[in-house]
Amino acid sequence: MTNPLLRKLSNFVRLSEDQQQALETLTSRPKSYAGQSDIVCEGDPTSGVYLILDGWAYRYKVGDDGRRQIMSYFVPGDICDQRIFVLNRMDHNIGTLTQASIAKVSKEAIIDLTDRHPQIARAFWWSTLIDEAVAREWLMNTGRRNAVQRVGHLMCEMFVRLRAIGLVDGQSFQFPLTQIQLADTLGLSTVHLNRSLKVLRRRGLIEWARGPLTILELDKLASASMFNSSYLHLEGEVAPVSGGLTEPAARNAAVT
Amino acid sequence: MTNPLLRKLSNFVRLSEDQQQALETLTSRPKSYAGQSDIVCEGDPTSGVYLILDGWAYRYKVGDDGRRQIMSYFVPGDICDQRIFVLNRMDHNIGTLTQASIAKVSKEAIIDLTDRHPQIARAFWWSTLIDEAVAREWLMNTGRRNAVQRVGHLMCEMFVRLRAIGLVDGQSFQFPLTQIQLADTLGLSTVHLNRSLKVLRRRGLIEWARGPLTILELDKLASASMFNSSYLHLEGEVAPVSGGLTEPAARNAAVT
DNA sequence: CGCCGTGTTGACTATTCTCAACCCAGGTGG
DNA sequence: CCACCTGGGTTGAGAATAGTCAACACGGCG
Repeated sequence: MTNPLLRKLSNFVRLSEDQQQALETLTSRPKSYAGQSDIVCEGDPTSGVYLILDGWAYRYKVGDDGRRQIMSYFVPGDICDQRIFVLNRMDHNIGTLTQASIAKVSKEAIIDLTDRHPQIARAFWWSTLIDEAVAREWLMNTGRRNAVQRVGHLMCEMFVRLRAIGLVDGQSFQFPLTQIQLADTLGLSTVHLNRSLKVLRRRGLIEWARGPLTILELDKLASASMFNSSYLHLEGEVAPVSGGLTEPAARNAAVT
Repeated sequence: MTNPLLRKLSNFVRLSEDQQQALETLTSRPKSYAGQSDIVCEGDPTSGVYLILDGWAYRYKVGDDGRRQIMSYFVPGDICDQRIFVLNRMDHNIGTLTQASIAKVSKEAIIDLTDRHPQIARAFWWSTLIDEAVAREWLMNTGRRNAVQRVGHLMCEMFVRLRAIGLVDGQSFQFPLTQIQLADTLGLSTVHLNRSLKVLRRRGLIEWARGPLTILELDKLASASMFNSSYLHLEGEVAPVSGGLTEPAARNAAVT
């Protein structure tokens, strides 16, 4: 299974050949985007759902005072904007961080597909719920953790998410963010973010200088940042639709 | 239409008699809960979705260090825990703030209903998307606004949400929170929250002393807090499933 | 070569937190 | 009926955290 979308949705439901086929055709015509470019902007009419097949993208919003808040990162397999169904116009921006391959699917195609396949509808729904869980964890992050913990927490999250889709090489992965973007994600000033990075480096927890991020001590970084991967629901913790409840796998265990 | 759930979902889709009937039966056996009590706790096996028919409830999480983050408030019409489909066990707590009337619906009933009625499935999906939008706005709140703005923003949000379900009387509504709970919502200490309330009172923007909250100057409070109600999608801004796009109503206008 | 965006550092300021004291209202037990 | 207790709410003082402003380093690129 090389298709990132299939891979992701298969975490939640077992898809029939038929359904897999239907999803394959959705992603059959990806478009390539340059890095650091906007895909859709606030105020644009909503026109489709974006499926990330390769590269990183992100969602952000600019406040009345010009301050920016980055609200999520998208990596291969992520569904980029399901909110099309609610909004007439975008209330936020979506841009790429790296060169990216993205398939666009029309509203009508989604509605048609989900009407015919309740399983797929439920898989999309699940995917939305996980996005929501991530958003809530980020809320916990900015609300209840200090600067160093926030940075560490985000790094652990991306490590686990990327590992689940095979993009972690040993202890390292591509982390294509500027410090400015990181600061806008975590609700920090760039200066303070820079100092927090310095702390993590000095403690020997990470190595990072614009490019690959190496997490030298994942366990230590995770516990120092109060990171627990369970909210990502990536480790076979999915509730079966029918049948007995299975014991969740190691809910409070270390991330490795 | 007196059923709060029907009222809410009707914001998103036009429901047939048949579908309305199906939803009515879901909420036919509400249970009454005392105020300030926990409905479900972290670690409990997930067993059903909760539909709030009357009263306030809230979702919160307690971090490893004992600090609490309140992640959402539920008012009549809200669907309390859709995450049942993802988790085997709760990763957060849900409790009541006031005496509340809540209907519990089993996982199987939801699956059956959504399999038979794609319209209802989509309405539930919409509802989770709005919850997500609210979570993201709260992220913006804790990440990019100062203490006074955070307080004002939450008050504006609850004003608009409660007005949409007819629970605002003039400029006042019940706001059954302690300062401790407010602080845990906004990522502030109780002391600093208290001082921020004092600022809002002194500026003549609100009146509140444990009970009804009166927003004396909604426009001023909203603009000072950078509040824009569009993320709540309550004002006829819903995108039609088919047909031409309608102009969104006054996206950046004042909240009144 | 010079410009520009990013990263780094220092010095100072502002915001927010912590600790501690005290007030007040409601409830309980004598 | 009153003394006491308890859980909010309020205030002050000092400490910790984070932000702002400003300078400079460095590399890519026209």
